[in-house]
Amino acid sequence: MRPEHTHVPALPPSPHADGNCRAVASVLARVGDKWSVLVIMMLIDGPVRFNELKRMIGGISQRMLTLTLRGLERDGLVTRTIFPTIPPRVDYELTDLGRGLAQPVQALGKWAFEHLPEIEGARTSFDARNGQG
Amino acid sequence: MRPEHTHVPALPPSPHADGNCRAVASVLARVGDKWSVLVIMMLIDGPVRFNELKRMIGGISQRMLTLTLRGLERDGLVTRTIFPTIPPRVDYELTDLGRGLAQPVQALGKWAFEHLPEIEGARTSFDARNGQG
DNA sequence: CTGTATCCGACGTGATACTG
DNA sequence: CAGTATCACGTCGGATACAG
Repeated sequence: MRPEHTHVPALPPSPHADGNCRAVASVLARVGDKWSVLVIMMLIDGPVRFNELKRMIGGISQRMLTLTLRGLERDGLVTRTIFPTIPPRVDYELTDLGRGLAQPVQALGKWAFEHLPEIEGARTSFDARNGQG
Repeated sequence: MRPEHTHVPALPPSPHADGNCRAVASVLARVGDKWSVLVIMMLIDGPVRFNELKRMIGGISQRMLTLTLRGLERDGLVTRTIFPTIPPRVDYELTDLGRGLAQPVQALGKWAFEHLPEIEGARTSFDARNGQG
């Protein structure tokens, strides 16, 4: 038995980046979510319906779209507006917070787009080097 | 050789891009990687050794650090310099590409940090609403 | 010190079927 | 049309042991 191992209460006493780092990481995780960014991008132009969104993204399952939208809504990035009509209609729209997030995300996306050749080249080169031995 | 492949058959006339979206998504995925961003941040000041990195991050396993660094190296974001000494020493350093990426990432991190209260507030509010009813 | 290989649990993801 | 519930699968991630 290792009593010392079972009890892990202490977190590293980092001076600056301790709790904040974690919290920021959670936001970064949202951005890194396979679908979140796509959804945000699709909502930039204005409110979009559920299936419309699903159609625009293409390749996302109903489940994942629902979960993604839930997460986004939870973080206060999108709003969900229900129209109690028949058939039911639900609009998703970016909040101010969401639009604010979209900006740095777009900057990142722009960077990614511009440097795609370099990255893909680096990958090819690396794979070749690795593959050859 | 496949001449067909070199010619990029049909790109959609969409202004949002379609095939590019995928590629960009892969870069976003890197950013969303739990550890990649942290590693990049740690390397901004200059080259860092393996265990030093592991220590700075704190909470990352040896395996994950290795894999993360591999991925970063593959994408041409960091370089790996081996000093054939005893004991062996390996320095990891950001490339120009990596430093370039660090910029928008930092912008995103800054945004995240500044809007943490709002996001956490939204989460609490959402959870309360969801929990109660 | 710097990695690699292996086992194993946790979680994300998708397909399907069902409800309002 | 919008959303939930369930199951099955693959990958991610950590702990450990081992190697150069």
